[in-house]
Amino acid sequence: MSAALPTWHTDRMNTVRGARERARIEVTAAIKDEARRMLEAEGAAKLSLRAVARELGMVSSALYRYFPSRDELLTALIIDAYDSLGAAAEEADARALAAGSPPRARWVAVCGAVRVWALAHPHEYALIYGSPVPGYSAPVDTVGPASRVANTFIGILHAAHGSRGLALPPLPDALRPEADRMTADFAEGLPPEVTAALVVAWAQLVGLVSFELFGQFNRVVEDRAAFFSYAAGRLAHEVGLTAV
Amino acid sequence: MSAALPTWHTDRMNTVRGARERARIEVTAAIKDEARRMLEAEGAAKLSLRAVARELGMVSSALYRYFPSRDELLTALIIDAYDSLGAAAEEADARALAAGSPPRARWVAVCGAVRVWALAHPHEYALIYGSPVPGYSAPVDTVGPASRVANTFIGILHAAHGSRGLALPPLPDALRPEADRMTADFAEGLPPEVTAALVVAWAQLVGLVSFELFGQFNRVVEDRAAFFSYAAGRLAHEVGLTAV
DNA sequence: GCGCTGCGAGAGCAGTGCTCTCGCTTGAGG
DNA sequence: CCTCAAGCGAGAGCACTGCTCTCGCAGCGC
Repeated sequence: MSAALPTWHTDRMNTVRGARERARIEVTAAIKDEARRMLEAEGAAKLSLRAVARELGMVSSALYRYFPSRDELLTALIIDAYDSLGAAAEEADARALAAGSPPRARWVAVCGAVRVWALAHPHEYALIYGSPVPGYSAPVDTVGPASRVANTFIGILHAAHGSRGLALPPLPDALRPEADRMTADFAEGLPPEVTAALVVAWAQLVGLVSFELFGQFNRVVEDRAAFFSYAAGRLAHEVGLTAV
Repeated sequence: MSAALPTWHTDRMNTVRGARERARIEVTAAIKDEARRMLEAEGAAKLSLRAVARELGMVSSALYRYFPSRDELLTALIIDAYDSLGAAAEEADARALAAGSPPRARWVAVCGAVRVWALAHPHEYALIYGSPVPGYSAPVDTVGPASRVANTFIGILHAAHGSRGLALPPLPDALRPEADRMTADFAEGLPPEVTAALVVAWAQLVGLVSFELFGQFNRVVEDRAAFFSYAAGRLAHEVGLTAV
């Protein structure tokens, strides 16, 4: 997925050298595609290597030439899911930006995009924000794609901070050093109270989406769209994006 | 678990009639206890009926006399987990109340209790607030225990509302009917804007705890306790519990 | 005391992740 | 051009799972 499309007649670096390697990346992609189809149909628990192999007309052991274990396959799907969600968030922000929306509207738009993506891909969402299914796998490879949504929010807050500032109450003393460190680590240039509020809001947003998706709102919230857009507005307020 | 402890020499209703039924509830409890042990040790994915039976010295098929399927066993564990979490929340609130804490401090105490319980029982927490592991099971039986925490929060807000009122911005028109319905359904007497804010806050709280528990804060938040207490304070503010 | 009912044991089925070995094919180096 | 190692798919097999069915044994109500 992240590999470049085959560009013939380029220099020898980064290009597919032989038919063999080309077949390998094609089969790898086919396995991932079939696995994703089954994931979306039945959920991660019912995703079976043997079923994937069967559907692809190969025997199960052959599949281990491409993914050393079921968990590795799931990890690949997790990374793709992070990327897909991140792309959806970035596109929503780009559309809002192109429409001339102020930061607060961009924030709400991205929140809505996260929710819409989650509703459209419930099992992939569950894979990345539900309970970690494999034994706590996927530490380093996922961190890049995983932060795309957060980075989108950071960009919005940066723009808002530059244009007219963000009004937030001061941090409690106990959180000052932590907020300063977080700011230096991944939100350079933002006021530390904004950084802290952003991390809180990001976790809270996922909580809202998870509740809706995992059935916790059954018999509680009926008009989920209205409820979510209200919640997204309050979230915006919480990170300092005051109404219009 | 919800059955009464054996009270001998009572009237015939609600008491264990013969040694047979007594053995049945004992074995049922033993199965649940062993299953919970394995759940806490390895997680729901690795909980195996055969392993439970093996540990109990019985053969796997015998276990089906007590639980018709693995999912039913998990459902029983889910209900117990809801109850355990609910009890922890209620106890924390009772302690704060006994110490004369104002509503805001009670709110923060209950939030902290939820987090502490989750950190102490990560797999049980994942079972109830992670991705739904069985095929969307457990609809009606769980609703009672599941609402204990929420009811604790409602009680706190009720007290605050009675004593000095809760200041919240007005609801958007789109959410008025929904908020009125929610209030009538499970938060009678609360202002509708408080009800709506409460549901939002409850989902957000779970989002915060889930992020910490499921590793989403790795490489992001270091001082989790300080961060959470800051977030709980903001949550309190969001439901109208102003500082002190 | 008879007979019904609940219970545990055992065998068995279909399925799983994963390993290992065996040939075939491919493609690079001599 | 030919050889030979490496990559690959097929097949068998292991240990395990959830679940079903049958068969006897035991307890209990009549």
